Amino acid sequence: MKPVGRPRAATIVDVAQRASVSVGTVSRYLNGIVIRQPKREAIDKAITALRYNRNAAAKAMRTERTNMVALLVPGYDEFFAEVLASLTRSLASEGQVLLTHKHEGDPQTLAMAMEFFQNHRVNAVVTPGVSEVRRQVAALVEHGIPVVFFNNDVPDLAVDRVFARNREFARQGVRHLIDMGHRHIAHIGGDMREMTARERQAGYCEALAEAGIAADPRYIVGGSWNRPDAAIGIERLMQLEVPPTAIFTANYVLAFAVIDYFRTHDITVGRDVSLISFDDVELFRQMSPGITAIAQPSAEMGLAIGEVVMGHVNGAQRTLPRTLMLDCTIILRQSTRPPKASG
Amino acid sequence: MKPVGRPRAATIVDVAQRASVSVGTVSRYLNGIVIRQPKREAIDKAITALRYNRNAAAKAMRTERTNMVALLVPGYDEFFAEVLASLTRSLASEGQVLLTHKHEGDPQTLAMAMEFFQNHRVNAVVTPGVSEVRRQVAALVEHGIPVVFFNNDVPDLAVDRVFARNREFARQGVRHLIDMGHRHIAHIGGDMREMTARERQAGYCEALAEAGIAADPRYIVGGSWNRPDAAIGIERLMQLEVPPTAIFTANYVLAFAVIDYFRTHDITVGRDVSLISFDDVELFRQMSPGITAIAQPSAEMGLAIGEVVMGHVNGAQRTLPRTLMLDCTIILRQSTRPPKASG
DNA sequence: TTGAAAGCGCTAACAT
DNA sequence: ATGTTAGCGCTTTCAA
Repeated sequence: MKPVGRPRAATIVDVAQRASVSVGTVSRYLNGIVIRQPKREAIDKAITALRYNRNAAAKAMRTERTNMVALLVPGYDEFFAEVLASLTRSLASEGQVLLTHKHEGDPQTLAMAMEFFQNHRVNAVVTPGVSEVRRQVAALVEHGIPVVFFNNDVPDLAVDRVFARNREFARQGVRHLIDMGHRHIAHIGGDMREMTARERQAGYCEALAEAGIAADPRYIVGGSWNRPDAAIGIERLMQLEVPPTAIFTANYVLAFAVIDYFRTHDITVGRDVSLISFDDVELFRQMSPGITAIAQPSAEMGLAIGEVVMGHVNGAQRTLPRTLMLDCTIILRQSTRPPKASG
Repeated sequence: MKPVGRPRAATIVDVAQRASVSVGTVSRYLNGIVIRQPKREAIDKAITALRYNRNAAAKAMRTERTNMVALLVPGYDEFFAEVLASLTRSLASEGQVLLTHKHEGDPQTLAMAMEFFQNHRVNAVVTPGVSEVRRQVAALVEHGIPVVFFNNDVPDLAVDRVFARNREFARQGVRHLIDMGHRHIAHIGGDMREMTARERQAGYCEALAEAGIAADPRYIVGGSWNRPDAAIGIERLMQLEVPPTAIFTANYVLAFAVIDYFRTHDITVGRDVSLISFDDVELFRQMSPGITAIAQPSAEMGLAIGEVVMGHVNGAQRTLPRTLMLDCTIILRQSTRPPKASG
């Protein structure tokens, strides 16, 4: 007795036989090449009758191209989720499917995913540039798979790049505080191994310099994207002889550490101490007072990445790496106000 | 002059030639079958020299199996992100890569992704059961691709299921309010087309019934997962002659509508009106008072899904569909307290 | 243990 | 417009 099991999936040959045409004709039909009416219909019928389902692996093997784009992210925070959303849409309209892989910063998982995507010959790999991926990215580039960095950079790689103007808008944000009369402005920075953290801090310094305010090293704390570190930072800031009247945090997580500290120390954001943060998240809108934020152009970023990717997919030519810089938006809320006393 | 362009990627044949062995031997090496020392080393060298990168499409075509698992989600809210994280880890340890696709509830995108994954012969498709996917899921099952529903169900499909005990823990949550002395307990429900919404409401009703409290239909509002609808609901509730002293919301979005209403109407959560919500999110922890929540077992859910999937991948036998029910955890915070006056 | 060779399902010449 | 056919890169018999 022969084992029955799952019947083998119908192939293009089965369809051709059933429709009494050649496999070539079926293939053409599948690829949208015009087929005369009678055969067209016969093929159509055969496909539904056999529940034919085209084998992507076979197609990919022949054509040497897939319609997959890979996205690697450490996690799904609000910013990544938004970029992801607009990128998904943008690619879908071009017939590309975005495959997302979350690696949680684990080099092991990351390496595995990278190899996987390389093996699968995806059309492009999109990822924040972090040093952990350096080697694999180089391998991808060497194999001719375009890579797009966004949000964060690792220099000296032949990849496309899409970033927010971190420095410029950090500068503008701090300038806003200065314009309100603040002179004692502190910065809680992120992980200085990352470009975003460095650029945002640089913007802070530039703004102070422009206004002729001497940068006080004690006013710069932090150095990681972790909340506990920021908590230590804000504590230290507020215990200075002259505590700052305004604070600029390099991202939303750090801002929460500040908010938390203020809540437990009966300090009212905005009234007592001003706060502006990079990133704009739902919570900043929810809170009262609302938190003034430097919103990243997440949707535009997704769109821009999509365009860069499609440029590679369509373009026969190997173009030079491009770098796109996008503008942020400063959203004024009630957490930034003129300082209470003095000037 | 021949166009140079990107050199064709090295294949197994190239490796075999370079190592002076047969392709079969290289293939065996690649698949971890023991090769005698001299050849083993030669192959190893050839691979690195040629930067050989195995072609996944060709492999998949021959073996008729991939090491991909697909996850379809409407979006990356905290709950999905957590499930996703633990599922990714669980699968990675088994050599499977999780491919995530976000469809934002758009049936078009969803259908496209489903077809894509079917074409690519993924080992399994994991998705919340929603009616929009009915047809495609049926197609997958018919083609022998295992499907795992989680979080939400669509009945009458031969798929595996992993859910939280929504009804049971909704009941316990409401019971907690009753035990504190509340008698006027309202429910803001979700989209009743979804099982989660129905079950959570059923749990609410059961708890009242158990305590001999007559269910007042005016105390049940909502009917969608959208915040604006919930805002209308809470408004209506609080304008009743006898407004509720406690509220149970079917998820965190609805809870925020309540919190917002309270804030703008000078009602203090916990002191004036109690609040318990399904789902536990970062914000509930952040707020003061903290919001009492019924936390879903997101990590366990990811693990459980992983096991179910691997059962299919490894198991030669076609097993009967399984349904796993997981326990939630009720996390008491300051938003639930005994009612102010009366009993 | 290894080599030789037959395909997996599909596309893209090349004919007609 | 359609049929015929040669592979794409790989795994896996079958022999040796």
